[in-house]
Amino acid sequence: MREENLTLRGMRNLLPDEKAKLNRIEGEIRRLFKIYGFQEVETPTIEPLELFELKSGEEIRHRMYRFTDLGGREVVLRPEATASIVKLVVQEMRSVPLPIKIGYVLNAFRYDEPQYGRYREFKQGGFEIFGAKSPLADAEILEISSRLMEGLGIKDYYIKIGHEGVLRAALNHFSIEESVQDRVLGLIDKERLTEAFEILGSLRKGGEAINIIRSLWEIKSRDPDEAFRRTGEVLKEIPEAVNQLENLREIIELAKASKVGEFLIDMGFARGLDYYTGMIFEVYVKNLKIAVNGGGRYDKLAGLLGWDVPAVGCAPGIDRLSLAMDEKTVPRDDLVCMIISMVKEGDIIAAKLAGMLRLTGVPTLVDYTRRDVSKALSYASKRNVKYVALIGGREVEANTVVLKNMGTGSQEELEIEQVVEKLSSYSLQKA
RNA sequence: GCCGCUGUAGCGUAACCAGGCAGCGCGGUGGCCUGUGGAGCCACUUGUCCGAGUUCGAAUCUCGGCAGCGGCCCCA
Repeated sequence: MREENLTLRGMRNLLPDEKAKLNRIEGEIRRLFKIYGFQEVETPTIEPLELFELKSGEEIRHRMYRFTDLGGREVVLRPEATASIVKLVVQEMRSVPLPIKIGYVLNAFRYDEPQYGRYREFKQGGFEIFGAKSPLADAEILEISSRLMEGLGIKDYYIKIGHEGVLRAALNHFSIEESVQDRVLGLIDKERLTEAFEILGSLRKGGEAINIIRSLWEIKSRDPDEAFRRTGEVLKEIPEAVNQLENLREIIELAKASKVGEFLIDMGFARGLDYYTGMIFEVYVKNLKIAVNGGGRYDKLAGLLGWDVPAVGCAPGIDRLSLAMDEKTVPRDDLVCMIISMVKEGDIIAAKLAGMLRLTGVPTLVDYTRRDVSKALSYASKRNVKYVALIGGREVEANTVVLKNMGTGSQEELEIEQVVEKLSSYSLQKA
């Protein structure tokens, strides 16, 4: 019988090199949790359908892995993490002092067509701040996003940033109701302006709205001052929109103060998730056309779940960061010692030495095969082992081992305590 | 959902355009060589994604399916 492809479309087996690279990225994310005071949590992979029907956005909603479980419940594999995290905070953390800073590293699932940087199961990290309205919190999320890129050695990135509040304030000004706003912003996000304008055109004050939105959409600039000046011009008749714009200006000013990298201000930028209310952004790597991180402010989402608390956050895509990293692989953890027992009588010494080395924290392999010494050495060499301990008839007699340095080829005969002493400097420190 | 490219042993590849014995590398197994030749040598191992068509003859050309990769759309 021949096995067919037993891996599902869009799913991946992660081999040692790729997995090591992903671990490196997760490690960097967790390091930032500590530095910025985020506490890591985990939520269920499977969630009730309602949780994501609230405010996920049409695009994501119809790409969910969705099924009825054996108890008759309508469930989904989480298509993203934010809704779950908000639920966790709302349901379990009401007595924790604000602001609450939550971090996570989770997988998520979307039934998209697989392509470059897109898989049906993917991993994202996340940083979410609850209970802070200040632009300082928005700026901190940008700062973290920037530090993450630098921490991974990715220099050529920029942050595309816009403000959902500005767009919504403008639409509110023309009394356009929220569900229509969601649809229109969704279309603008997809650059389908004509369709968005058709919808607006059919409304009472639609014509004026179209002019404003079109003007905003045209403002895309790497120079924040220029972008804000032009936007201020466009919005001067709409005080609430001017307030929202001021919020974005402050956020960028604060972010600049903490050395956040290059911005691309895009006033026509909207995101596919309906829950955003303020600043929104995506991080791009030049010459890689896909976003590696995205986020923004969502002050109303928690309220829908029963606790009206403002929030801002971001979700870096771990698989995509891996694609963006210059280093193709990260160095493997080197093994320090391999013990080769050439005769049965040597096995007891091998077991004893291996036990002592491992208790000391020295990464150690035992050769189980009793193959030719030369073949065992070949294996040790390919596995990047630093030292080989050989035990043959003579060593059994003398109660010693021969320790060979694989780098230099030199070797010496030692008692096992001396081997442990010599290799103890390679001990992995306890976590 | 639509479009393009690709599919050869466990893995990586050659032969495909221009139809004619499917070859190589790595790996695995067994063996030879006094216990370090990090080797070498010998033997074995295993394959044209699935299905139809054209042809004396198909890995090769045609059609369909499936899958992988990538593009559109959207996102992480």
